[in-house]
Amino acid sequence: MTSSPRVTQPKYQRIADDLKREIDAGRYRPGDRLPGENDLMATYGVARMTARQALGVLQGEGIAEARRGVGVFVREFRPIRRRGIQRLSDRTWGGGASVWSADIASRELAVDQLSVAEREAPEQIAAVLGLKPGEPACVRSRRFVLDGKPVLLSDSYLPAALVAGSRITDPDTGPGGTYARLAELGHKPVHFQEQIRSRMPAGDEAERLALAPGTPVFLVHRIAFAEDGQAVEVNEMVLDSASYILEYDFDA
Amino acid sequence: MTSSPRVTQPKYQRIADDLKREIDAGRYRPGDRLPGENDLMATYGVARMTARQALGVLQGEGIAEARRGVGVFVREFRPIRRRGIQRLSDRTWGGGASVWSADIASRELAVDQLSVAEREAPEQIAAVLGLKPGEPACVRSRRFVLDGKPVLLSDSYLPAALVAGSRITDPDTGPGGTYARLAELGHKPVHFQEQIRSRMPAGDEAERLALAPGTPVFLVHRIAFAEDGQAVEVNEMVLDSASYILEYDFDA
DNA sequence: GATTTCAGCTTGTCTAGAGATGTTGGGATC
DNA sequence: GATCCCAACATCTCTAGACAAGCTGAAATC
Repeated sequence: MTSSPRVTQPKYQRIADDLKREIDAGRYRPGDRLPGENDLMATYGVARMTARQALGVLQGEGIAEARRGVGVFVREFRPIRRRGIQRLSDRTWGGGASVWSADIASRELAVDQLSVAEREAPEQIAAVLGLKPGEPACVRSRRFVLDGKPVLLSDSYLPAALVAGSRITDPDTGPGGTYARLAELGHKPVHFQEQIRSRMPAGDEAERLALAPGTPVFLVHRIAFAEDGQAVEVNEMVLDSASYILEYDFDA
Repeated sequence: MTSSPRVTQPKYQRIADDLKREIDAGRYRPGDRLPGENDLMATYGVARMTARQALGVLQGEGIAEARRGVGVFVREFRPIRRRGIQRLSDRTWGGGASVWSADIASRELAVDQLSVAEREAPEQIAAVLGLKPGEPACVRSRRFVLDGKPVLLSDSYLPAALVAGSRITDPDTGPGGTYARLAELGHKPVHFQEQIRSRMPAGDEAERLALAPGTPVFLVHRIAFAEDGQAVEVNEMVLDSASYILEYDFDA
């Protein structure tokens, strides 16, 4: 979840991005024919399978559709919701949230804003973490982006005494993320999480997600407990639900 | 939309179906590792890209996820809704509804039950079509399947006098479907359509879709008008909304 | 014992072909 | 004029490689 973006983009991704950009710019309109496999092979000097893969990205996202023997066309109607963010589970906590995408290539949430500080936690959170009055918490605030669009704000509170000197406070928490570091410290976490459908309140968070106040969002409250029952982390998240949905919300 | 199923299935599709079957049967459980590219190459005697394509089908449907350098695994949580049925539009009416799928290979709705008869239409429908009392309508009842699962019932009413002798009454309406035949008869249609979220009423239709009464469904009422304003077709559809969603419902 | 290195495995990207299959439109035929 | 045939072109399937990049665990080193 803290992996840095790939330095070099695959060719097929670059071609797909080019096409998407041109569609967004109105160069190709719904119903228009897109450059086909042969066109892309000639234009970009790539093999057929690579051109195909580029067009496959657009088809997987519902932006384009191919008609055999005819060509590839911009779709008239396309799905608004294209991706789900996989529920945090026991098996995935090592890597945090992972993104399910219709693309063949899997993508990950990337952190694009990070701040780490020690300060007092809000009263309720301090109580959950068993902090004495005035005892500081380590607060990690992160913003996650998917395809350049901010989708998730996360504030993580940990007892400062617990994580002193740990890599947890580094910008890159290392393989396995926060929970793996906690496990190394002898606090292998099991978390409890609840989601609430809500609407974006006005304020700083609305701006950071570039969402108008009132936009539907998910609020996620997560508490991680160590095996001895001690709460070791409180994580509060705000998630844009217009573009992205927590996967298990599909059942609702 | 009336295209017959492929006689020979592509290798990658057969491999993907095999894997899906084994997952459904519990042979591979969520979190389990699936046979990788190399395994499938050896087992089925196919090239790497073919094995990859098979695994890509499962990934595109959200059933499996690949972890680079590790393997391919059955996902813990998967989306319930995997596909959308594209809204019938001016551009697509020639081919009827087409299915958008995350798969690279596009699939189509197939008709698996068909009946054509001349009989009196229900009063409301007869009124819309401008039928005199006792004047018969040509009624085409169809059931559509996607991946073997019935998803859509469609009853189409056309003035019998209008379509007498036309290929419209053939089981296979030919290229372009019903609307192309109407166009040939000089009634190029423009349709109006509304969707209603509802619940499956008990009765024959529930059985034909293998849905328990009360299951959420979409009811679609569609009226096709010729350019002179005369209604030429009334189409009533019931659509399983649990597995499949009309695409423009995404906006809701 | 703790750390580092690395071989071996995995999936990801890409090539340069080949043939199959579906669509379209024009020309030859009736 | 209407129908049939076919060449051209498009996507679809598949092959047999190659190298890149990420992960894991064991061996070597500190």
